[in-house]
Amino acid sequence: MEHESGQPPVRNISPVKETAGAALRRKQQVSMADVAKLAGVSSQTVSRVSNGSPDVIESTRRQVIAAMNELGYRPNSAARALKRGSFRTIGVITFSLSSLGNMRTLEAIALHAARQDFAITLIPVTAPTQAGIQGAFSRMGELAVDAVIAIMEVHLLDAATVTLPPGVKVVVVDSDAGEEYSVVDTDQADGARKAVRHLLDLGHETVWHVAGPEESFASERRAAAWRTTLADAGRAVPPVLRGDWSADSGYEAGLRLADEPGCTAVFAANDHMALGLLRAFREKGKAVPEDISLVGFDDVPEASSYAPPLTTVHQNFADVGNQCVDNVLQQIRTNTTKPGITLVPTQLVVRHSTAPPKH
Amino acid sequence: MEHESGQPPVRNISPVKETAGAALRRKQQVSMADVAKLAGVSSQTVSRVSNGSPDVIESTRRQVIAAMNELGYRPNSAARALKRGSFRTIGVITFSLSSLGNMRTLEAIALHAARQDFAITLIPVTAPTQAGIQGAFSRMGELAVDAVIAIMEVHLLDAATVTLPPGVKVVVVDSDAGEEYSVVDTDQADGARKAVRHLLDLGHETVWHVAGPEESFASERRAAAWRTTLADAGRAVPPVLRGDWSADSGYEAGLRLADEPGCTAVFAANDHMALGLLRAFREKGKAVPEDISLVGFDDVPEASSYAPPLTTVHQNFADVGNQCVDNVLQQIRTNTTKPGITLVPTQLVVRHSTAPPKH
DNA sequence: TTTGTGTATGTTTGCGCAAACATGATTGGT
DNA sequence: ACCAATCATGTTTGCGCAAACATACACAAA
Repeated sequence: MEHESGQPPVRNISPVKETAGAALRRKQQVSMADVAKLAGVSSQTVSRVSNGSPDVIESTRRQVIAAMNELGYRPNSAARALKRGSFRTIGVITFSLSSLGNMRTLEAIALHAARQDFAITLIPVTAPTQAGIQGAFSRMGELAVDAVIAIMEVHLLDAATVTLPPGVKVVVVDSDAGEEYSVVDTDQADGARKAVRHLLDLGHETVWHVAGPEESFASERRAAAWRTTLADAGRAVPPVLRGDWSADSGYEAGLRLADEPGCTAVFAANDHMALGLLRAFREKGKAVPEDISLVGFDDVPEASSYAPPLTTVHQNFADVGNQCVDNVLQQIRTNTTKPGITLVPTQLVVRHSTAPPKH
Repeated sequence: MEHESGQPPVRNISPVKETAGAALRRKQQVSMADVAKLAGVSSQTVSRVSNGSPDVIESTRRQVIAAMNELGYRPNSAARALKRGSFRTIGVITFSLSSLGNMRTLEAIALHAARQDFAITLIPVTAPTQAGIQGAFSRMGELAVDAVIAIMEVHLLDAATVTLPPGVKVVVVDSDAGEEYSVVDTDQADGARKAVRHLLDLGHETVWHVAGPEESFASERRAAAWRTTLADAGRAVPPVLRGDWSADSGYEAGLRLADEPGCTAVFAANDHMALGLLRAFREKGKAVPEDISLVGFDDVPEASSYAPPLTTVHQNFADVGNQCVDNVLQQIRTNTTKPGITLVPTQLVVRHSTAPPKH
């Protein structure tokens, strides 16, 4: 857009600014009344059109819609919410978005909620403390969300201390609070079982495990399933190594594992740690899968490009998110709570990091 | 729900609806009036306490707070927003959360906004079309957010077609709309320049480039900077290979590059593609960095565990997010728009994927 | 004492919307 | 032709909060 000199550049930016100035307070400057006046009807009729009431004759409806378009009318959701008591909003409380799984889940939640015309309000919990979570829930209460989905890996959701406004529904991802809340989660145990069985079926005598942090339910469930799968097969259960999900922690575990003489198969609790293990094995001169087989968990998009491409357990984060939304929406609709756990299945994806043991 | 006879049938049609409706409506059951009654003051005084007005005597304040606690009072943000015209909410429009950078940026935005007591409303754009973005902005208008941050890599933000309610401020991440909007972005050009200069300084004759998709501004900026850096140094500019950010696309590019005789140095537009390149080179028997040096972009946490650990350009997503929030909040406070581009610097992180050429 | 000044609190009002109720117009049946 | 039933539309009201204004009371200065 060219400008001759003499035009104050600010005009360029927003000639609307004066109006906008006054509009800061009531940014929604066009109200139903304005539309009503222009259309020559009552504001209630505008409301009816706005809500798709069938009791409006076609000609009137068209007039109103024309007036709406002309004025650029947008219903004010604050007023709407005040009147109806519902924001059509789901609050999502999450601790650390940086984990891939949480992000994916969040994305699915946002997408699925949008499909049902619900918005997402995001409240991050800075510190995984009771106080932090408490505060988040408290904020949610103020925000008058209709429901809350908590995405947390930590044990911190203590029912006794969480007080939501009555009528607000909760779904929790990854927790063992199934007795009191709706819980949706990946079927961690089955995924871990598949990973271990795969290695056992390949002929490995036993399987070592690099677990995630103890505070994580996901980690604990995977570790427990690994243990019982080995036990059920009558195999020895080696000591657990523990990482913090990061590739670096996997690397450290790998350094130790590489020196473990009998170790021919490892199940890492996630792909990133598996990547670290791969690096450690490489540096220690252990070939994967020839010397050591390795299975990860998550199936990150890059797993197929690892060296070698990683056999791993695929998690369906999109499904988890969708289930959360469906669950919470159903609770809203029926005004019931629905404790219980919904498990989303996993798939074992076999690539090139696993093979039968050499000897 | 059972009904004895005698109930008019209309009650029957939606017994659930009534309860659900009622519950939603009174979800925020405790109002200022209730607190006021219990505390023996007027509701206005409750409002004053609630907003921290200094004009309330200490004893009164304590009474009111006691009453609030007893009743579990939470201010109703719908009413508050209706009255004040502000939700203390920032809308974030994002296309595809699955990219690491977007996620990180979003996380920083959410965290930083929370610090200033703003909530985040998330609207995902399903399809990167004008209509999709239009719809998202339109929804934002209805949601009466105070400002919007658009996180998009695509050229789709066409000023002409985006109409926000006046008074709503916009900040855009990764776009060239700096003339009309506030734009905050990583300093892509400088980052790319650093990557190329690093390789040139190592003694490489020229640097090949695996770019991201054409629709991405980030990709185009990195490619342009790569080109001019080479040109400025008087080097030949090899043809660009193009991927789609994924490791798989990097792999394909790597397969071709490995057969390119004079290719001793490659700059990949992101780390995931670099990972794919690494795999391709490995399969083709090209050693990194002995035969080919490789630099990525992003510095994903796993980059240090790649084989070999990847030299890459670190992006400061947290800073980008923080700048976005600061920017938008300032616009809200001063009620001005503030076109212009804010660039967040990058850092070159040298690991083991680069070395002087063998010649 | 009176008057003034400030300070703590109460009262009124309206934000924009939609439920509830009221009205007026149009039908159809007899 | 009349009344009733239906339908389209208008009017009133209040959601919960906080700005604006009103009041009442305390204390200082005259």
